[in-house]
Amino acid sequence: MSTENLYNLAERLGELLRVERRGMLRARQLEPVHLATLRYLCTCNQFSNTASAITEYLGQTKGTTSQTLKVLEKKSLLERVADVKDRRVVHFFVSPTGRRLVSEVAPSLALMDACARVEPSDQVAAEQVLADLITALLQTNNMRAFGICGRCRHNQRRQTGLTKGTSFCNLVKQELSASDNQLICREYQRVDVAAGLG
Amino acid sequence: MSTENLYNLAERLGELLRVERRGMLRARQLEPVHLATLRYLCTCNQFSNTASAITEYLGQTKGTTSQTLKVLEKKSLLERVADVKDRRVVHFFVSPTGRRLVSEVAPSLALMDACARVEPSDQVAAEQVLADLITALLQTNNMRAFGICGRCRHNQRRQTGLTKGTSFCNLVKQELSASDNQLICREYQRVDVAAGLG
DNA sequence: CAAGTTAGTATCGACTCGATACTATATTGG
DNA sequence: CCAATATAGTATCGAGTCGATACTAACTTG
Repeated sequence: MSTENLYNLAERLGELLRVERRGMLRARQLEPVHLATLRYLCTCNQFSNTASAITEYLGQTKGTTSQTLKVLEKKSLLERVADVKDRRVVHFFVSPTGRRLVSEVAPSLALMDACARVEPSDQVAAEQVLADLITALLQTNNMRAFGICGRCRHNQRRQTGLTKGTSFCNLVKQELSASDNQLICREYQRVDVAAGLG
Repeated sequence: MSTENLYNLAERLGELLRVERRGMLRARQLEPVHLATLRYLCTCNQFSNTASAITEYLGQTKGTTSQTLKVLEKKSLLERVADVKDRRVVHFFVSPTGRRLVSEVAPSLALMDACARVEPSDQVAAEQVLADLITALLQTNNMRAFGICGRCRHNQRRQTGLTKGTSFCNLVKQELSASDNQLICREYQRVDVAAGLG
């Protein structure tokens, strides 16, 4: 009864957010999926800015993502850079124009106000609940979690010395800066996951 | 910072819910908007089951709603009934087939499980936060609230006697049964809204 | 009763999205 | 070392959404 209510509220909120986004984007001749793609590319790390990663994140097919990227590139909202090691791979970077668009469009001011008026304790609870629901959805749909690099079990953080804050990824075998650690990665795995499972 | 997090979580959850719905509906050759329409029609009252009301609820245009209804009717998921008083108006009713579809598709079991595992106090807080965000979105987009009939300021409830539980709507000037009072109405206005504003 | 309003439909174009098929590049097992 | 296979990405097609515009029919108001 009450759990159904939570579900209904989440669905309704999602629908209304989508309506609002559509309205904000219409003047710029863009669709919700375009903004979602740009926002993702603004927050992911250098191993996750490919068509495949976007496909996984948004839960679509490769072809759909390919078309979305074509549109965004034509509008000069992102740039493509070929990978030097693997010539099949293309990395996508949001252009300055694209970043400006994301910052202008993404936060609905009215909603931010409403968020700001929420009691801090309620906010913590709500964020935890939403995060739990997201985790549940990702698991049952066999989707990756795309967590923050610094909290990944592949991430070995340097705790002392001049390189404090930087780290090393044991999966891709590469040095990571302190800012890299804040970005989301398609290879993310929770630290408490039993080793050898993935 | 933290308010942005709440916003991001709500958006992400909305996107993932949409992806999951698409997946569940694909086998039945339906789209998310079809389910949204059916679910609305399953919960609204007899004054709100028209194309105009659906248009307002879903935040679309009349033409879009008209097409959606055409598709649903062709699939025998709803039936149209002409209004006897106003011959411009058509009322849409979900067919038994449609109701079965809604009950089968709507609740994502994995998500319901996750909802059920939420701490009761957190759940109350989360529901309150989601409801607040929905209210904020509706207000800034000049959309109606579509609240529950029994809690509307137009609703005059009978508190005693044989007719206890029934009520009278001062707006449409009509008697309402106890079950009518549980449905959502496009004319809903909060009881604490200053009289004469709407 | 004319003018304006409201309910709903019809049509068109831009776009999403999934399915399928395809190319090009990497990887792997014999 | 190379054939088989896997992976990254693109191209194309069809079904469908969605908004814009224009339209008909019916109701309301001055």
